[in-house]
Amino acid sequence: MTTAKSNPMRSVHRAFDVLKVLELAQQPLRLTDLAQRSGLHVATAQRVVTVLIEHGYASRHANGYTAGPAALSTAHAFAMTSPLRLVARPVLEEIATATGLTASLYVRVQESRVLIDRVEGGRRPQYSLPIGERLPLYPGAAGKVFLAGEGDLAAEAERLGSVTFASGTVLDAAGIRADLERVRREGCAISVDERQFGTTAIAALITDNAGDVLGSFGLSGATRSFGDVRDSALPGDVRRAAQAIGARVPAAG
Amino acid sequence: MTTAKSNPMRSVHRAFDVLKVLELAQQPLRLTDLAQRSGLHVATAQRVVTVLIEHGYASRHANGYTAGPAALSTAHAFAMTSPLRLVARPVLEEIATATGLTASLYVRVQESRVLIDRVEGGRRPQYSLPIGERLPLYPGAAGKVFLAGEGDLAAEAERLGSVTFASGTVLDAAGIRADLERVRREGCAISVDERQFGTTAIAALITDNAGDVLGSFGLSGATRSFGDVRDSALPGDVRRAAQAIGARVPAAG
DNA sequence: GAACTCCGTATCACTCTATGATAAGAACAG
DNA sequence: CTGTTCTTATCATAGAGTGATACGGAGTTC
Repeated sequence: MTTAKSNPMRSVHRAFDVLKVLELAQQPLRLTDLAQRSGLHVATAQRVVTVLIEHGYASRHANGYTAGPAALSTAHAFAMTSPLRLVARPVLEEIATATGLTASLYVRVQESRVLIDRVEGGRRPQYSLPIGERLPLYPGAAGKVFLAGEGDLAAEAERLGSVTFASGTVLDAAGIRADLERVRREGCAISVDERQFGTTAIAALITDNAGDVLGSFGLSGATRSFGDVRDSALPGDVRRAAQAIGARVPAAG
Repeated sequence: MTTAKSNPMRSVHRAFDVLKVLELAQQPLRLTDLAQRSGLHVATAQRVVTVLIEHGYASRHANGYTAGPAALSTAHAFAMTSPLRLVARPVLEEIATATGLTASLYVRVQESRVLIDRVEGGRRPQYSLPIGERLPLYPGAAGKVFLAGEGDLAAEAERLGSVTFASGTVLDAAGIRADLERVRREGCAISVDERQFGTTAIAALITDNAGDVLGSFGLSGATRSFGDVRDSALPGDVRRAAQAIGARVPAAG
């Protein structure tokens, strides 16, 4: 799938490609499918899943393979040790309580973002907790700040091509580029009904003292509950919160 | 670490060994430590973590490496697709509500068990949700049912050697063996102050129609809230719940 | 019940990748 | 500035990973 035929550590790369396929599949996958989707020979895929299962990262069921329970414990370990997450916790809680909105912490993983932590402002009991959810980088405030943060915006926009928002709006490469440039200028992203209809979000990039990107911080709620977002104090709050988080994380080596 | 010098898929095995080291470490690890603990050459460890980071399963921080965010999304995927977990959910909820105790679902991963799902009977808000926690097989009801379920109990007991409970009780190999034999006879395990002082648990093995082990189901609560556990209806309830779960999981291929 | 199909597993020779010793390069402390 | 510690790069060799092929087994169809 992703990884080309790159030489070094090929088998290891492939193993994680397979794992990613398992992750993205929303149902058990048969070996043949797995091989196909990961672009591997069946025999190779078979050897890989065997190892995955042995270590608990894949499970075998009646109708195919799924991700395995070991991922849960690794995730647990991540949650307990990640400096970013640990440092961000109190900030999320504070701002969620103060605003009544939902505070979220994302990290970039390749061309996607993963929800690392979330604190609900309201007290509606969130049942299917979406922590760990993998979302695209582009539609959505907390994703686009990654794209706007560094690199050539025109190239990024070109690569995305064209995107359709949940609101129905369609953006071509030029539109995306303009959007990203604005985000870069303003130091935060505002998204109204982009990824989810009825949801508005404000997000900013989290960087450490050395300027390296650590993650992104977002504040979201029902669109109807917002007035004019841009003129409110929220963007400033979000930027400050993101800075506060970044400042407390020891700079990376 | 674990994996010997086994031939096939060596590098992949090693990669997961490193991942396991990261998981077990409760703090960021420097490359040198990582290499040491996983029993690899520094250069090899370095190549491996590079790949791990690239795929998001490890993160680099100021003072070392930790597990990475991709584990969260894989765990999320596991939670959404695991037939065992999906099927067990309603049973956990029902029995937790009916008894007011905590219902837990475990899966065996190598020589440990991982908490897959949990429903609290009481309504105390559980803050540090321990899902994903990795626990030993022996002390604890929901772990020992795995050991008692299959294989040579004497050998297992011998391998464990000697174990100290949280209550202070010390069991030698003979004692462990007797314990496991009883568990096998009775079809469920009862643990009083074994792993955690003040906690009593009852657990049973979950097997599919073909008899293959899928996981274990446990019910736990404060020791003082129990009367004579063995004479209560709970062991029967637990056995029945475990059977109910197993019966609803499609038999594995 | 038999023939067929499809999916998973085992086997094997060849090539290319993973490996570890060594050395160069950073970070850091004194 | 010098010595130490940790990380990254280089390179030849051995041996692991690979995929074509073939076998076995389960499920399906007639």
